[in-house]
Amino acid sequence: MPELPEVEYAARQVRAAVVGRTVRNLKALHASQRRRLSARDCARVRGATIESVDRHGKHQLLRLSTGDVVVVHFRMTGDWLIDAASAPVPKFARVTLELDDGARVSLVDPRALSTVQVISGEKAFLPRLGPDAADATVSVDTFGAALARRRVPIKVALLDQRVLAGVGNIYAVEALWVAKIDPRVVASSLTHARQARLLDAIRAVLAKASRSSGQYRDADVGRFEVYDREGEPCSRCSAGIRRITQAGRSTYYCPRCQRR
DNA sequence: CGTATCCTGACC
DNA sequence: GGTCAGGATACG
Repeated sequence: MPELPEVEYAARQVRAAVVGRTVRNLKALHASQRRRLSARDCARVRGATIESVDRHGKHQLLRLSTGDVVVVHFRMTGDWLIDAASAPVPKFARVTLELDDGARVSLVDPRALSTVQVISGEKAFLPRLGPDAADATVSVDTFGAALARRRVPIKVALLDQRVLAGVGNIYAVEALWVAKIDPRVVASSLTHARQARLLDAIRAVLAKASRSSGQYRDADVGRFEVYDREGEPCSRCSAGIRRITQAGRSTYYCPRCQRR
């Protein structure tokens, strides 16, 4: 489950492989991909040069010489696999990008929920995203103002990409633990002090994750404080970690030291 | 505002 | 063989 640090790592990986290269071929191999990435879109990017790769939240943006942008989102299980176009198509490859140097970048995704689309400029979706969660210039006031408008539990608000783009389930849960805030608290009710503590906590958990390899592994789950630790003792106060469902997603928290 | 939907491997 | 997870979005 790639979160922002993993997407940052993936963006660096693909950047090294594609920048300055020309697209020989873009293919959607899976029916679910073809809904957003038509044969026409694929034909349109053929021959274009990839000028840069940016990331905003968990979106990766491949900017082309034509002004078009290939926008990629890994969702749950997407990842890049880079090899030679002459090699067999990798298992679970959903979209492939072949380059003029013979390299092939495959979007591998067992669950096929990833999305790839070609847009002519980013305006089509960027207004829907808040500032990037890793953007250190976001002020407490900006963050707080976004929360003040939401009458949903703070955990649910953190998952809303219009608040901060790139905060996923794991780090939302971890940040609330670090900030000692009960995930069920209504977002708009947070005091300024708690908003500041939470923003710091989000930055801390993302920075910590970025310092590790940046590649998600199952073993990493064991390093989280509360995520996937239902029933285990809180490392701060030893109370049993609880799991609840909020907006259809698992929330883990310490019922003793995360306060309302 | 909440909920169904996509998709398929993993797990019971 | 049925159920579930889960980010984002569409819908009620």
